Amino acid sequence: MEKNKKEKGLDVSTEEKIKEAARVVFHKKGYAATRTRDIAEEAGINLALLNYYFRSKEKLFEIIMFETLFGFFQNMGLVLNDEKSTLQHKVERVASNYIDLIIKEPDIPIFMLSEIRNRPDVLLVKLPIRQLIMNSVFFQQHRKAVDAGKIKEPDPLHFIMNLLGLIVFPFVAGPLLKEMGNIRDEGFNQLMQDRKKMIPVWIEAMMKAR
Amino acid sequence: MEKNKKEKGLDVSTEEKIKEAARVVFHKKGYAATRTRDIAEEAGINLALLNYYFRSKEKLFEIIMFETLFGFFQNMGLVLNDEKSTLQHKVERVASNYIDLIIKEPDIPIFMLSEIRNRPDVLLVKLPIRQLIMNSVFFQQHRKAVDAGKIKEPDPLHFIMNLLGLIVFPFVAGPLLKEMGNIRDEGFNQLMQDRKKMIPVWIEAMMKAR
DNA sequence: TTAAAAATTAAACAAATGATTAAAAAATTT
DNA sequence: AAATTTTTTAATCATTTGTTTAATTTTTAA
Repeated sequence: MEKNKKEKGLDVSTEEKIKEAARVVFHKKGYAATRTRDIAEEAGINLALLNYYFRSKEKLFEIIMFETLFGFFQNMGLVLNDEKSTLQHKVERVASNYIDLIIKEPDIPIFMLSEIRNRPDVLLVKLPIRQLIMNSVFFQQHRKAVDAGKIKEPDPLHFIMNLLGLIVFPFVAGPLLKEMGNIRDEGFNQLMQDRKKMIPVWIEAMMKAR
Repeated sequence: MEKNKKEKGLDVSTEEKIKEAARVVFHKKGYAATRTRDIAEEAGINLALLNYYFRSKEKLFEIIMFETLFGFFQNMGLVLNDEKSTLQHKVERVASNYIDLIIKEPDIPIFMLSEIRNRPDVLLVKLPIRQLIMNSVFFQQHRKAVDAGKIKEPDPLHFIMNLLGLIVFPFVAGPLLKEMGNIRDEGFNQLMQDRKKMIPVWIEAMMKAR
């Protein structure tokens, strides 16, 4: 049984090949524009195997969607709940980690955000997204900094919007910005690397301003 | 001929009804997830009339897409090329105008950005998006401020990314942020209203930092 | 080695979907 | 008022697309 060789060796199980192909195609084109035949072709397998292993396009999508969301927020949860790092350090790590991640997989943000818009329920139910922020060490540190007068804007949601906006938006608007700046992937990625250092500086300056 | 009554009166031409319905449905669901039958139903017209007036779903989409992009950047062009306003004032106006616009039509950003990702060519060819920024009064003012040492980050693309990121990203991530903050449309829109005043302050603080 | 189970394939099905047709209705022109 | 043009409708078509079926091949277990 091929299926049992999943973890070891160079050859991947059919199930894993399908999932990997589904990830690629769903991320690139979104649910609605993805054909099951696209996935089968990308995976190099017979179309019927998709339904054999995953029942339906919908079911397969839910798996990919969940894994993508979970993977994305897992790292953030770890960083935001580190007791030992300062607020500034958390900003640095979030910026650095996510810029690296999204350069590797640039389709993820717009995929996540579009699909969440289409089915907000899927997200709301399955992931403890609220407590990720509101129960975090980050949240406590932010409150302390506000109380100490080090951060002028008291709402942590503005902090999150600003941080994620500075990190994620350039990727979401990538094609537009590349056209505006007349640059290609290489130049764009260099700009993103620059932002790893700049975003923490910018965030600190913003939070002190009023 | 109904068609000639387009401009005047309360009753709208069939053509206009279809366009308006197409705008609503395309903006909400995107090209791939939109059925021509959805548009016909939204417009309250017979399905065949869509093809009678617009030949195809694709052609209708191109019209909506072009008008949406043009409408979005037209205003920005006006603001960025105002000889009489300062850089700070431009930031205020862009923030204010776009926050108002996107509160009215919250689907526009993610619609534009997703569809641009799927067909970058459509955008690149039809709209003079590069000169909108790079030939603008804003661009000259930015350069001057950099030369005068008032802005530390020399690349205007970072400035645009930051400004648009702070304005647009919260809307793109709307459902996610509402869930995080446990707020509804009302509370969310109030946060966005707050940002009209904060974004110019933040941007100024950021640009001075290094 | 043989029987059973699992995996794979080609073919086909049914529903959805974009588009067209031909006839009817409404509006405009003569 | 009659003829012509434009608009609208119901029905239908041709493809696409998600899924299933039944047969075949491969793998596993006895």
